[in-house]
Amino acid sequence: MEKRNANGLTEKEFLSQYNPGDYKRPSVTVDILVLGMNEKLDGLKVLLIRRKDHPFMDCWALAGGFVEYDESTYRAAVRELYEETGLSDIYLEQLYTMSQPDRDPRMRVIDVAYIALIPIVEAHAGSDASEAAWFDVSMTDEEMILKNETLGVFMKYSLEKKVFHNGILQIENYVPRLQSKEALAFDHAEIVMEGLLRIRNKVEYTDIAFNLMPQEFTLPDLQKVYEILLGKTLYKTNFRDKIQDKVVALDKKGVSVTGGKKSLLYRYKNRY
Amino acid sequence: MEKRNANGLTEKEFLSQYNPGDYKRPSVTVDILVLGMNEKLDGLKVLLIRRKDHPFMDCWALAGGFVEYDESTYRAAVRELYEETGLSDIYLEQLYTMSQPDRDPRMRVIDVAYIALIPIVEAHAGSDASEAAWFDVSMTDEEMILKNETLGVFMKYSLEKKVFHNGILQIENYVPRLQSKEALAFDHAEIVMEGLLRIRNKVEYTDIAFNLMPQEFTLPDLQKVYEILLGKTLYKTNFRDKIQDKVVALDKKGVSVTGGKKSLLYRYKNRY
DNA sequence: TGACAAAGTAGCGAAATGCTACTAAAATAC
DNA sequence: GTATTTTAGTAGCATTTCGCTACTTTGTCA
Repeated sequence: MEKRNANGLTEKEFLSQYNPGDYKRPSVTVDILVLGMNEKLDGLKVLLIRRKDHPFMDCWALAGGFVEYDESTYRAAVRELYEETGLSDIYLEQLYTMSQPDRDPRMRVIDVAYIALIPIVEAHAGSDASEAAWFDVSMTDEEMILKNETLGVFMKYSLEKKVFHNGILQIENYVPRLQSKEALAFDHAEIVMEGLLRIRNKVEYTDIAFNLMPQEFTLPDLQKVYEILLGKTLYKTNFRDKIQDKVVALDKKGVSVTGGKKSLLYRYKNRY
Repeated sequence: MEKRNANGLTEKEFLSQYNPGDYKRPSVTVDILVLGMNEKLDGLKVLLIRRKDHPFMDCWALAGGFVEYDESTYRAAVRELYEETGLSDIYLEQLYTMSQPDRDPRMRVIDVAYIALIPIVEAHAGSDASEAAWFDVSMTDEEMILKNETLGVFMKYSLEKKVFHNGILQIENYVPRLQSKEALAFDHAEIVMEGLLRIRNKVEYTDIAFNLMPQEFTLPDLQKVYEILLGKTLYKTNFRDKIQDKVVALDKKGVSVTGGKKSLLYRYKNRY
């Protein structure tokens, strides 16, 4: 009583005869936007890899690579992240799939972008590899800047507001437009921009920010991280009220950096 | 003064010699989750297409198809939506990329899922094609149900809460598990679930809900749509206060359906 | 020990939200 | 016609959240 299709085939027969065809298929890659707080907790950093070959030779790019035929894009992202930066067991979430046909001059490539967050304490992992480096990244409504003062690299994009029509609504979108001599490879500036918008948005309704904190942290430090991600200052009292059911106090205190009372250490409740 | 790579090639030389290789590439498809409100404005509907061949023959599936070699996935989604349902010029946004290697028994397929919203007034477009039909869809914390009483089709998934570790955080995710005899094709139940979560979330901080409304609408109707998307009742006064700067009143009134005062018609401010 | 710096708490006005109750206008019943 | 029912729309107040200032506490440094 098996179902037969219009050609009279059962599913088993259909699958055994199925020919995928030899038309041209896109290649599939993953890229990972790795973000962490800087040492002073007053800004975000992004991990970039220097390209050693054409195209975009010598340009800085996100970590990434090709997806194997039998692995999910998530698995590929985990693998590439480890291979290129040594990082593992960090927060990783799918961000956006880039598919402009001309995004890679070599061939048609579909790129699934991921976003990774890394705790402050590990913020220097992977940075000793000569081809990887951490860049300060900041974004306002008008521009996005990536820089590494040690390397003397400065990249600047203005964010052009574009109003387009998607269905019946006017949608405002931002498109990064290069303003500096140096540039990110491919469409990676768009990915960085989208990633920063995503994380800024998710801070408001998830606990994603804790992925940027070490195991034990102080509330003033946590507040700084929230302030950077949200792009505005918060009030101590209100912040502590809102956060208190997400954290548990430890009975130790942190260190005083520039003199002043030592703050209590906390850890995230839903850490595993 | 052109840059040369390790093999002494300029970019132009490199690209002209570049061989993409003949290793196996995944196929790339798009699927579109088309959502609209039902007539009574007390629930969402999803547009499904009946599959006419293996695999998942006779199962209901999202609209979708293969991405051409030289089109973006967005373009492919627009094209497939029009080809399969006749719908065009509606809200369309990228949702998630599905990439489990075994998601299609025929071959490796990477699927970029999109979500489309359609105004009430057009809610029956495409439904006359015999292989397409609108299904009532509802989702609670525990289950997701899709049904079409005219066709006598009933699909039910329990939403199993899964706690997994992504980096340092415990993340709670829901996975749909089939409870009924009939089922959606492929991993489309996951896409529907993700889409409903996405839209529920976006209602809170965007004007996405207006894509589900006709040009002219009443505030009580708009409130019903918000209530369905958010899954909770709202207070008239507060709702009107919050919405009033997004809409402009027209000087006509709508029709009274079951007796009672006629309500004023409005339209969305940022409509084009 | 005193000056300074940061941690942490108290408290209050303003704004947003939860909630009840009313009046106004339309359809329906008689 | 008038009464009844139904929905639209407004008033108003209690509760909670948020914006903001000021204070006390505890540490470092000179």
